[in-house]
Amino acid sequence: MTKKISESTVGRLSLYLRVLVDLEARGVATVSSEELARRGGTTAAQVRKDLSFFGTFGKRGLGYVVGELVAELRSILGLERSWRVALVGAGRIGAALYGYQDFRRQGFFIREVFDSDPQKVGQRWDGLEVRSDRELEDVLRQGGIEIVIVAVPADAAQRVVDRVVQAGVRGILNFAPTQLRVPPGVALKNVNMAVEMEGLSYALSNGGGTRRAASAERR
Amino acid sequence: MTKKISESTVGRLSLYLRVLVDLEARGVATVSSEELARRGGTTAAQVRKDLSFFGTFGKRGLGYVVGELVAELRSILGLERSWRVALVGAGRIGAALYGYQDFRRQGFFIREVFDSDPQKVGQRWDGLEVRSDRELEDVLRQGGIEIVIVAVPADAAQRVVDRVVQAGVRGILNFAPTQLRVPPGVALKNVNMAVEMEGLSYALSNGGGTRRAASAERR
DNA sequence: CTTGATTTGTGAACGGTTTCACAAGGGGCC
DNA sequence: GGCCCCTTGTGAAACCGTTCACAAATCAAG
Repeated sequence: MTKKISESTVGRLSLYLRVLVDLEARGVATVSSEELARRGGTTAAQVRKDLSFFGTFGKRGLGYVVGELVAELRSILGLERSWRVALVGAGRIGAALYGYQDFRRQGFFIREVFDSDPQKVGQRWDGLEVRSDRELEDVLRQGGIEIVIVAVPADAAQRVVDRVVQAGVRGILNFAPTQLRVPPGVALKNVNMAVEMEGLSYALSNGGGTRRAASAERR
Repeated sequence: MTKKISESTVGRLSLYLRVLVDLEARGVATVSSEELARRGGTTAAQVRKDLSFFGTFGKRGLGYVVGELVAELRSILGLERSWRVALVGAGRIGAALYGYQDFRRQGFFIREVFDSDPQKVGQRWDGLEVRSDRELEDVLRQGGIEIVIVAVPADAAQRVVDRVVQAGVRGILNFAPTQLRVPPGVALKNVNMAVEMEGLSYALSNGGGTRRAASAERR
């Protein structure tokens, strides 16, 4: 079953899912790979290939039944259940993520928030108390936290990750602009806004106006 | 000069730059591709190949002179100058980005903030007035804005992008969880936290514990 | 039931990126 | 100055992801 699916394929599945949920809400019954590709920013062949890794969900001559495919993708991505998430770092980025509705909507619930700043510890965020990072390991374990979002400064990030991994967490979403090391078996994703911004700077400085489209996407 | 450099290469250059700046601050004089790779989360061969696209910056037998390479990378990435940036969407994410020091540090200055909510329009953020989105095109043009950060809800994002492109902006960093269309010649980068999160969900649900490391990286 | 119009699923071709491996160059020491 | 060690720069090979192209399947209409 585990054939070795590329990260880009998985990323696109998320994108397709978003499009499909939207279509579903608008009462659309079926989509072709063509249409799904257009809305998802890719090609029809790519859509079909991506899906083909997981099964055969379409109906030839018709396309995909929206509701069915939504269910399939949810299942593939592990979104049928909810996930227990903790946020480490209660700064501006942490606060923004805490309020980010899209996480909740897909079943990611932030159950704990940590910070090392005594000023922040004890604050209440929608009734959830910001805890001291000293309690980190204990609370992660007791709370059965499965995913941790790291939103601390770059120079503190590796320490946080080490402790979090130590506490048994195996999924980490990192917002600190630094490259982290995790042991095998731990999934790590980086969101590095500075890198993206510099990619824009590069595109505008170089190829910017010349020749082909410098239009990039995804990340 | 414009050979067609892959986005992954450019992304890694940003990462190298970060590592190098850090080394520089610590007074390190030279680095080998080996060391740079380790800290940047890649391989020595990759580092050398990436750099080789742009010139030959190393000294055989020695490595790279940190200060020199920093300067080269800054130049390649277009970071020797500063960039005029506007933020559209003054919600939680917008606020977090506005305060994000790393942007400023690399020369990205947020000069304008827009929102469509009358409650927000007129607010002052560090002395900068939040403007109505009705003024969008005019202010972007008059302010010579080169890059726009889109931090509005998904269903408003495409409209914002269309207007912003219309106003001559050619670099867009999108935080809305939706796939946007831009004409050729406009650089677009997406930061989609929900997609990353779902990637974690996938990794944990499937390969999670079995077999090889499910440890992913970069984005 | 047959025909025609669609649209999927997929092996094969292609293209691009990463890894490998090694010759070439540079620094430092004796 | 000569020798040795180290590390780069880079063609070639390996690998991986994307695109192509078409046979197979389904639906609708007559």
